Amino acid sequence: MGDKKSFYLTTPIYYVNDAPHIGHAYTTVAGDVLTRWHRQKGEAVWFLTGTDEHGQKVLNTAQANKVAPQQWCDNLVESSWKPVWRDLNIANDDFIRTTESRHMERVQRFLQGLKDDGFIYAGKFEGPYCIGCEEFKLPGDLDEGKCRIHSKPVEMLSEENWFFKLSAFREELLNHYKKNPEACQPASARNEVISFLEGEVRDLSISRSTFDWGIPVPWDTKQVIYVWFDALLNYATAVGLGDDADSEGGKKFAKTWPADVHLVGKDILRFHAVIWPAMLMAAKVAIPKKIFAHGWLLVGGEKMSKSKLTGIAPSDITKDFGVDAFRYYFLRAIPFGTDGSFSWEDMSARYTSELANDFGNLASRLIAMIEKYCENTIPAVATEASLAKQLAETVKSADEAICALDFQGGINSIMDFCKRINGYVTETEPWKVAKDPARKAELDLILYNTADALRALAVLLHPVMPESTEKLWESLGANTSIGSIAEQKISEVAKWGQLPAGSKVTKTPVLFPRLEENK
RNA sequence: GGCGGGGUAGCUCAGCUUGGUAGAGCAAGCGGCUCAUAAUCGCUGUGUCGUGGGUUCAAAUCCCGCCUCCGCUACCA
Repeated sequence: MGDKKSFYLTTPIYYVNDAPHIGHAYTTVAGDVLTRWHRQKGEAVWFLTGTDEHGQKVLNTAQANKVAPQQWCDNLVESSWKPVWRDLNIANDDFIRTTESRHMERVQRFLQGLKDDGFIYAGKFEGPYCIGCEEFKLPGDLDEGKCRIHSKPVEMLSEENWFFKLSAFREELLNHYKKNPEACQPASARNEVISFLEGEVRDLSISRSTFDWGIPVPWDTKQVIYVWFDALLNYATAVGLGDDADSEGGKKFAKTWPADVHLVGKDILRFHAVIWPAMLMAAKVAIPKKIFAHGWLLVGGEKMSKSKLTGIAPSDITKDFGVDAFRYYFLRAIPFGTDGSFSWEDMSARYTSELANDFGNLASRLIAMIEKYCENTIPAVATEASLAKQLAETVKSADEAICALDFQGGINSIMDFCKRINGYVTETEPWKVAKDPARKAELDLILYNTADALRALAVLLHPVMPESTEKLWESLGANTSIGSIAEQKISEVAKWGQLPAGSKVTKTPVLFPRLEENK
């Protein structure tokens, strides 16, 4: 630990316009699994999530609900967002809100710095403005020059704004992404960023004067900082951006920055892959090592959305399947980086086949046999070389895959090992061996190998399914014999024979109960 | 419109760079087993590879056209 840099991972900070749905949870769970994995590799880790609370939309929503914007945010954060992450077993180290003073002060200082260095200038923002909506519209929001909401022609209005010299960094960004393929993944995302940068890049208006829910521009307090400029900075303000090197914030910053991975949905890729690093380049701060854009969850072939009634709350799923199955399903079923379709049928099928039948049932049969044939006690340590070899290969490929954010590949290889153990038990037929007292040693050997394989499976699956693997861990008596599951190291897990003989095994309720018929 | 990606077994997808009898998992059927959550293990079938042409001894794979779905084409987050 000590002064070594932490593996620093962030999720986007979510816009507090509404309650979280499974799309938000997908990103956060992925971040949680990756950071738990790195922790079990023995690395120092810092995992940040949070909420984005400024901007016109939040203001409008708050006003529509007749509450002050700050109160709106407070309510939503405390009653919706934080509880969801707690319920999903998200082990974030920090939670930042953009309305916190630690954030706002650092943002103002950062912006002032850019201004002092000549990267900010006064300019005119011009765009189609709808009087009815009281806001600027995007070209895509218009139907033949009319606002879609009010069906009235929009006016071209201009507003005096502060601009950031984004264009000055086009070349440098382009070179960066061309030279460093791992800086933006998957490849499809990187290609989009590169093709964007190969076109014309214009400067960015970074302040707004038509509403006041935001961080004031330090030298022009009639304007607030554009919400994206404000929001992106959270990743750095949360760990002490700009603080004196020997202050607490400065030390934290030195230990975390630059971020190792920013997880984002592909819809916000450009903000993270273009604007954000340009801001940092201007301030002469190191840029993040990797932007990873994952895909969308599709429901019935369409992007999930609340307006189309396809928005699903995490609790809709966890109440039937449990938190672990939720965490497992999305990472196992969908290649991270491509869109994936969610369906209750697929969710149920995988739950039953992979979790209940393959994994949960393997634990059941082992525990039952130890109980029946070995008086609840783990027998003498033994080693089946072929299993040990396969475990070593499993750990290697799972580690490579997960560190490369290929969750599907990683989980797959772990579950393949699980299947192999089911096969081992069936082939060695311990229930037959048990009938012959002369074959007691053989029986012990089979059951020991199976138990130690389950020990490894519990550790490997712990980052994905912390709750059920913990149950299995306790059931194997490993808690008292070799310590807590979270402390087990990935690098050690393949060492065969760690479960000590004599550990007391206890029967627990099934890990993944069968689903009710009518689901 | 321009650029990019996809359309392969009932379902989810791999294969296409480097042409040569079409693959995996799940679901389904059959058999084994009974330690286990009617579970597990083994075996089996499954396809005009979107469509029309072309190149070739040979094309899911290469070339051209077409149909269809999706993404990007900047300042709502």
